[in-house]
Amino acid sequence: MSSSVMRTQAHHIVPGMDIPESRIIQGDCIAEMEKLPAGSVDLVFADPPYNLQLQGTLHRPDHSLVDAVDDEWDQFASFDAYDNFTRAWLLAARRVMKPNASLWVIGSYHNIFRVGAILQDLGFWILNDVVWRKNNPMPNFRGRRFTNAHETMIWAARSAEAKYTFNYEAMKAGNEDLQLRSDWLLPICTGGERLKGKDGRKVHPTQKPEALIARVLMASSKRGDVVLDPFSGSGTTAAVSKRFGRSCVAIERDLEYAAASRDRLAGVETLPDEALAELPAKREAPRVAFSTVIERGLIAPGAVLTDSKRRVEASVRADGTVAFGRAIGSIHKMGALAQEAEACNGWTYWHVETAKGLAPIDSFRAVIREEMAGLSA
Amino acid sequence: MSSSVMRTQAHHIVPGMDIPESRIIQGDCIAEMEKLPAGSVDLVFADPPYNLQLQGTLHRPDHSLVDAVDDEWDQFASFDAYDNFTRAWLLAARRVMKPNASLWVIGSYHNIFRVGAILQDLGFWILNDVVWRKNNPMPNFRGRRFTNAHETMIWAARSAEAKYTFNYEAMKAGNEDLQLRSDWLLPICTGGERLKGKDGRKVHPTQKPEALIARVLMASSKRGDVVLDPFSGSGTTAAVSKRFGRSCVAIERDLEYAAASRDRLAGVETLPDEALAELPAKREAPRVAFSTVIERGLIAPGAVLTDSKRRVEASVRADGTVAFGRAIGSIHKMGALAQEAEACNGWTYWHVETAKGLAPIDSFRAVIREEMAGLSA
DNA sequence: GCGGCGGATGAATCTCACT
DNA sequence: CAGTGAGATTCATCCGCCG
Repeated sequence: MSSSVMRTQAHHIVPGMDIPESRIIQGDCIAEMEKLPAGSVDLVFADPPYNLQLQGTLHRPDHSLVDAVDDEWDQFASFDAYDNFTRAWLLAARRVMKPNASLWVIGSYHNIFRVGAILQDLGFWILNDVVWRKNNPMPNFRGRRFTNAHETMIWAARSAEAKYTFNYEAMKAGNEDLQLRSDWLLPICTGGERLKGKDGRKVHPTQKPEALIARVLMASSKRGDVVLDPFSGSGTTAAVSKRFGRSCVAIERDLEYAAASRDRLAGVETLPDEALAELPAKREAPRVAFSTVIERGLIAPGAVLTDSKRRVEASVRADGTVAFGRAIGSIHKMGALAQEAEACNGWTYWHVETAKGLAPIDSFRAVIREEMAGLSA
Repeated sequence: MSSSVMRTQAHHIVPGMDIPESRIIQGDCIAEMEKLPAGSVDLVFADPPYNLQLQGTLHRPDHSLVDAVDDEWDQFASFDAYDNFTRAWLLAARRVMKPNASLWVIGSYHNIFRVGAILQDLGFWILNDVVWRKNNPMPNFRGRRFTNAHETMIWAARSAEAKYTFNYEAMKAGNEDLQLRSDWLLPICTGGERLKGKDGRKVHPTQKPEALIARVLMASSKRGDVVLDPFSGSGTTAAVSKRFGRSCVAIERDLEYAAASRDRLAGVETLPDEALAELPAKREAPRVAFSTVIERGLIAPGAVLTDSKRRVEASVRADGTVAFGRAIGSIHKMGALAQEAEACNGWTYWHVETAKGLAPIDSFRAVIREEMAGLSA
């Protein structure tokens, strides 16, 4: 028997033995949860309908149609109807949770505030809100808002008194403390991981990435724990639970989704002990906006920019743009204009006068990069 | 008068003139907002009390202390009291907002879900939830949760129909020519920016960084706009508003905070005009008819138009229409027809051959726009 | 085999002035 | 106030094809 098995705590199930098979239940989540025994679940992960309230169609600038989430299951008559639905499933989930269980819910600004308020009303105790930052979100095609680049997860214990599971040491080890923050950077689910039907089209419109669920399970559950997912969808929670030695009860109303998840689950192997700890955190070179240099006071609005030979001048504006003659635009666009070039790296082209002489504005970016180092994971 | 001034829309205030002095009002925010004229505010930034459960000092709108009985703490009643308080100040703020005004609220998981749900119930229309990621958050000492490394801001229009202000192009130009995302990385307020009392201790426990407010104002307000802050605290919103040529009405209940913010505000200088002039959005640029381009001789009648790949051809007619095969119509309609698309921007779709190669007809429009700008200067 | 290029796509509350 | 039409609008990533 390996040493890692010896480290397993006494109340936990011995690896490879006695962990109940993960299963997909096809049916309405509230009715099915009511059939489960009270106090039988260690962790809940829920990805409920977001109630997006979309109207009309949206096209990309290249005229292609955005394949929106307009499914029947995401339609609610009113906020009130959505609230009633939310209260009902949260109450049903609460009943089957063990006293020390905790619950995760993921959502967007369309629904997450309602979910969070109702959670609190029902006596759940919020432990964190965790932000999933997408490094490849869909852009805002019409330029009317900020790119919706994140979703919010609420992590809550069944009550304020719950002795919930948080694998602090395990999470900290090997990850340089980075993943302990409440903001997580992860890509959306694409490529080979995305379930496709025989027609080659995505099976489910909102399949979550396995890495996201994996981090949730590794942080807030133990091996052999029973995980409940009331809105199983494409079965990601069940698949990740099985891979990481948890036992999942996944409920899904849609016949097609349920069938696809059973196929998916059958293809998943539980990982060997040694592999369970690693959760690679992707790093990237932090991008710095010129407006940040101004916001941080490193260059003042109104400051004069010049090229390295002091041949041309431009002036810095409060919003992070630059004025060159009558033209206004980014440091790059204005640098290109000043040189009558197609393109230009404004960071190295533009300089400011300092006590030590002319300095490229890139030197100020370096200051901010230094501070940002390590935060991108 | 500079061309940038001419581009400023009529309802905007002439730079350097007529921007009402920013002011700090000492008093209860609901009572003071009720004294302000309805529909008089362009933007609201609100940083309401966060965590009432821990502080235990919840006041009703009438200043009475909410009864927090030690041995029989009623959690539900406390949420209810906070909700009533939230509804009251949001309603008062909504009354003083112009129809096209928008509102920002910042909070943490303790209160933001309740605020967001009530916002929606009152008819506000959420535009984004924006995450302020702190690069230097307070660590979680007990190791029982993820480090709370962010706060959440909700940006909402007064109604779904509001034509809110969003300086999309300026924001994009200041951000490496990329759309600004919903997650912002900024340091917390420390060092010289942090207001200190005579005893050297911080004046206010939750002073927000000026960079955060600056980005909010630059993204969602115009010069001369009236900004309202019902929970002014250390006066950051007022200070940043004044610096960036906005007029702030700041309300603060606490005498000491109000006094400190007045001192702070007196030391703030408004930035010079050239740093504040707005980047005109393309949608606000003067309209140019295609027939004008022909009349001015920039493109001759009978000239051949083609797309950027030279796949299709059309011909220019003297009246400003375009012939594509047997069809005749506007540059936009014929561009759509050529692509079999629903719609098309003919200015960027159609090109003509020039000595320097293929040029979009938009470049000829730019010539005329440039002349028009010069004429008004 | 590899690199470049074109096409596809992801939980989306996504226009606005003028008649 | 509803209808109409000009015209403005995308980032990261993956996959497949072609040279």
